[in-house]
Amino acid sequence: MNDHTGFLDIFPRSELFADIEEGKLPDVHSYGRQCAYEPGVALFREGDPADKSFFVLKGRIKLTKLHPEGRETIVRYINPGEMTAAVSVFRERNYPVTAEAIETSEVIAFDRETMLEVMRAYPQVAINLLGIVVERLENVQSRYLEMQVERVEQRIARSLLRIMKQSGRKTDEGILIDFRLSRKDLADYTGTTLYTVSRILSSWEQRGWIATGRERIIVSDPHSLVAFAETG
Amino acid sequence: MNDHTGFLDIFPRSELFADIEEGKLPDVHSYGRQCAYEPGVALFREGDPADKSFFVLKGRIKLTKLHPEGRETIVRYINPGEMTAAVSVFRERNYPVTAEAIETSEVIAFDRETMLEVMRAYPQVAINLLGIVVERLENVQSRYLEMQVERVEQRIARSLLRIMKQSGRKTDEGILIDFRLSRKDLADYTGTTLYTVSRILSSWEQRGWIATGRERIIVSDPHSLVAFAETG
DNA sequence: CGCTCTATTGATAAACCTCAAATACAGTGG
DNA sequence: CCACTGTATTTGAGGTTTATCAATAGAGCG
Repeated sequence: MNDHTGFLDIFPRSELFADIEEGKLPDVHSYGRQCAYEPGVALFREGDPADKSFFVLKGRIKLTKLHPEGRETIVRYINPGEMTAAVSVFRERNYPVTAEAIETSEVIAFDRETMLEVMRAYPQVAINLLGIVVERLENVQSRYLEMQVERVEQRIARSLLRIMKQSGRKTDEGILIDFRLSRKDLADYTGTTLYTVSRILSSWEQRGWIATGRERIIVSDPHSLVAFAETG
Repeated sequence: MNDHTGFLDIFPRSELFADIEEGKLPDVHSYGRQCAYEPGVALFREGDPADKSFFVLKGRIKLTKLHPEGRETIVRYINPGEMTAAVSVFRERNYPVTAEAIETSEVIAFDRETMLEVMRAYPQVAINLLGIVVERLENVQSRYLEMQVERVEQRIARSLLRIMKQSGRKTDEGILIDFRLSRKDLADYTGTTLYTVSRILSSWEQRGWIATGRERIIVSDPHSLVAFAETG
């Protein structure tokens, strides 16, 4: 097994190197610099000049966007095997979001030149990356649309299901959201307040759809939740 | 003047062929098939299999997204020199939006294979396209954030300014939105109702910030509107 | 145990939507 | 040029959703 396939082992879920012949894979790992981040530490902040992009090896990263008036929105969670800021790097720009570790995380950082070099040498990497970005665009567009036409309760249901799919882990009590997720976090993610989230989660808990704890949610009856999200 | 520079002349605002040496430009024009669309005619509909992407030569295209419950949301307007569905084509997917001409429009259609072929041969095209998609992603993310933290009046102000920048034309009365834009359109764009939009536009008209007519808006005092959008 | 951070819950108010009805406007055909 | 028709817009009244404020309870941690 050579360096290249080793790289693929590290990023099993990465679509970035799909459709490239084994022998022709770029040796990206040797270019990158591995770093570790503790919870609460920012990889980069909104507005910083974008000079690096990151592969998440371990842990979990939270992307947030700040509004001038102070409120923040959670844009997305980045899981192991996924990449963030891969694109801000191409345009000499600033990061449009803040990336913060919410668990002890290990990432590999790539600089602008490396990314461009790899993409010019391996157009398929650029094409794959395009696919990833498009998917994210569609994701945000869906959330945007939901925000317009759906009531808060439905939006929370949908968001919880989305997070569950992305970061859930099966247990015997149901599907556990596998990281600290407070009422405030969920509120920032769905564009509401922690009070409303609390009320709604309580009502779901009474109905037996979920089980909650401090910064912890288990979806015990995903089916009902899906049904609710679809029909209102 | 050869075909390539001619192509660039037609698409002055397109970034797709930036950073490529003159002599090495792909002869994309010869691949594409030119078509004309009358107002109200759809280039493609949400859910149709995505098999073509489009360059807008002339006219204006409206992208809308349908919600299961029947309401429709305007996602974006596409101007001459811009491209749409460039991305849906990469993934064998369905169009996520409906594209409809709102003026008599001329476009060039490219199929999936052509796009991929061009991008493999000219990685810079893929990189440029990536930039365009990222810009759109950031745009949607900003609107998503606005939607969460801002009140309707502020959102309408911001959206009107955005549309103004994208499609405004200077007149002696102010900056005219250069196409039919109804209260309903603006409501769908900002996620509110036509009644609310009507009330708000009326109040702005009284303050002298704008002048309105049937499906027509002129921003006579952009400065005040910007100030309002920023501060609330 | 005391401290801090998170969550719950009730009361109140604001923002916004919905419905209804009237009015203004643009285009059409006489 | 004018009346007609269909659509767009305005405006009011009333209701719903959800935010805001305030006070309390619970969880984790040293």
